[in-house]
Amino acid sequence: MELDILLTLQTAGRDFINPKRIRLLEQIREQGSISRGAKAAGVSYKFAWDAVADMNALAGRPLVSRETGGKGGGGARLTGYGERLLNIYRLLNQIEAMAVAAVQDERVSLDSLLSVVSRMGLQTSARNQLIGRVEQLNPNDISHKVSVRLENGDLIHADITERSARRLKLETGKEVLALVKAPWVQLACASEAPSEARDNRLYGTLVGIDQGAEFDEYRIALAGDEPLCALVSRIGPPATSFRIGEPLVARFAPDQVILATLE
Amino acid sequence: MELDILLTLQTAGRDFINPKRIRLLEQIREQGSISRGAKAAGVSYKFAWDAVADMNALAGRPLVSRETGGKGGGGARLTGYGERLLNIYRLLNQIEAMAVAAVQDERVSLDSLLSVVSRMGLQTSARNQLIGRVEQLNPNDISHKVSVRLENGDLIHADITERSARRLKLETGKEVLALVKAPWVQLACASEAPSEARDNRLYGTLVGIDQGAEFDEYRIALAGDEPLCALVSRIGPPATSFRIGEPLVARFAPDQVILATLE
DNA sequence: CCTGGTTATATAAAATTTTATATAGCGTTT
DNA sequence: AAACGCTATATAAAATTTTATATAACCAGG
Repeated sequence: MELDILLTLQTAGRDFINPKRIRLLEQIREQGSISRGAKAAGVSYKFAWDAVADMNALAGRPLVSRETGGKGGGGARLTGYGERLLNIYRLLNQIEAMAVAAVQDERVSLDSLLSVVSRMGLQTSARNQLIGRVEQLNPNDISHKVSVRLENGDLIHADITERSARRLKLETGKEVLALVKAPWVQLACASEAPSEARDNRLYGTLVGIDQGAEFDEYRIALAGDEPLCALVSRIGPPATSFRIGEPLVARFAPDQVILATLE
Repeated sequence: MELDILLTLQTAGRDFINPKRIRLLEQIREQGSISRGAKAAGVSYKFAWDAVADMNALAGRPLVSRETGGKGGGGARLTGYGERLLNIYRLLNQIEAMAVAAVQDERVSLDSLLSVVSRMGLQTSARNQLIGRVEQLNPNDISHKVSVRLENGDLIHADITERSARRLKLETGKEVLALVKAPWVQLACASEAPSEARDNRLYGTLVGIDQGAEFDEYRIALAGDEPLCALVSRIGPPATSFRIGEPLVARFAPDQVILATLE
């Protein structure tokens, strides 16, 4: 379904800005007067004049400066503040359009605002974005260790500075997004003994390989079909070859995890 | 100014969902019938019935399932799809509220959608977020080298995989956000000779020091007052002491830069 | 088979929003 | 001093939205 977004901003229960007023403001800017702007926007002069007076009053400072008399009888122009509001409105609409697109994606969890925002079009070069909740905080070490319980039940650890933990207002139960760059993810057979006890270890099965010029991309399905992506360099000694369907363990260091959270 | 956000979704020029209809849907869920829901929402029964029929028709599948007759005369309940739409609407409103808050921040550039989105409440443990435009792409190396021109004129480089560059649809002129973790930024006197030619080198002046238990936070003002933050461990050999106002150079490795972009 | 409270539907009335129209005042230009 | 084309303001008319009211149909349960 094609959805158009109409955004209205109210203050004290009265419309401050709505689509119709925005169209009017645009036409006033274009035409240089309220009367011509009203005609161009397809509304009556009274409607236009009332709208302008109302907006100016609600904002406390004018969006439209008006002059009576003079050459051409006077006229009206947008103030810098009026121009700024048009910009803001345009931006808010674009953001809402991204949000609507994100929300129509069946994969996003509607229970999680973070899930929507993280898929709202902000792509990072960090390939893996895992959503979970803070399960434990260890403020004792030099690097603050954060345990994050993913939605599929897996547990991962992130090392961040104590200062960052404070800044993100991390606390048990808070929802976080863990960013892990694909080149930092290493793969091994699931049966292999742990070599680095400190590493995160996520078990899954190989579901796809994409061969590139310099890197091979391995797509792994974790528990609950949570996707994970690893990039393995083809330069240097040839990697162990894995087969589709094979159970694997994906490893990455806690200090390479970036956490993101809302507010 | 306190702004309330009213969101309306239209399709084919007709209202699909608007605040009044949302209030109605909520009350129908609460009350178990259209007539009681209408009363609770403060609208007439005809208005409510028309709205429900209209929404069901526009969506192509029912938001509200209705039954006539039976014990209690029948009733109406939200379908799963109806519940989902309520969730979506709630989320969209929250996102828009974040956007409105971000946009009221005088610091954000209204010319840049990316600037707004990046400040829309998504905090990362990567302390430095620098906005700029791609100036050059070097697709030849193993690691794709991306040159980013910041708004203040500075130039930085990021090493990312060729695959990521494709995924982000990087091209000259595209706006990007560079994430750099504060612990990865190293400081030196501005006069000091470059030790690692590959590193990014940004010149600025020290404007503040925040002493912590394990890390000292140095705040640097780059050209155009662009802020940069470096964390220096207090463990190990004591760092050179810098003075407020002193010109410094901040260095960080290109492969530690994460790029983010929209779409 | 009757009752109750609902859905379903239609029509008229009321309320609200928007337009149409008219007129006064303004200040530069001719 | 007159003309011009606008702002500023008011009032009535028109259009649209919403409510009020009425009535038929529905169907499990007493």
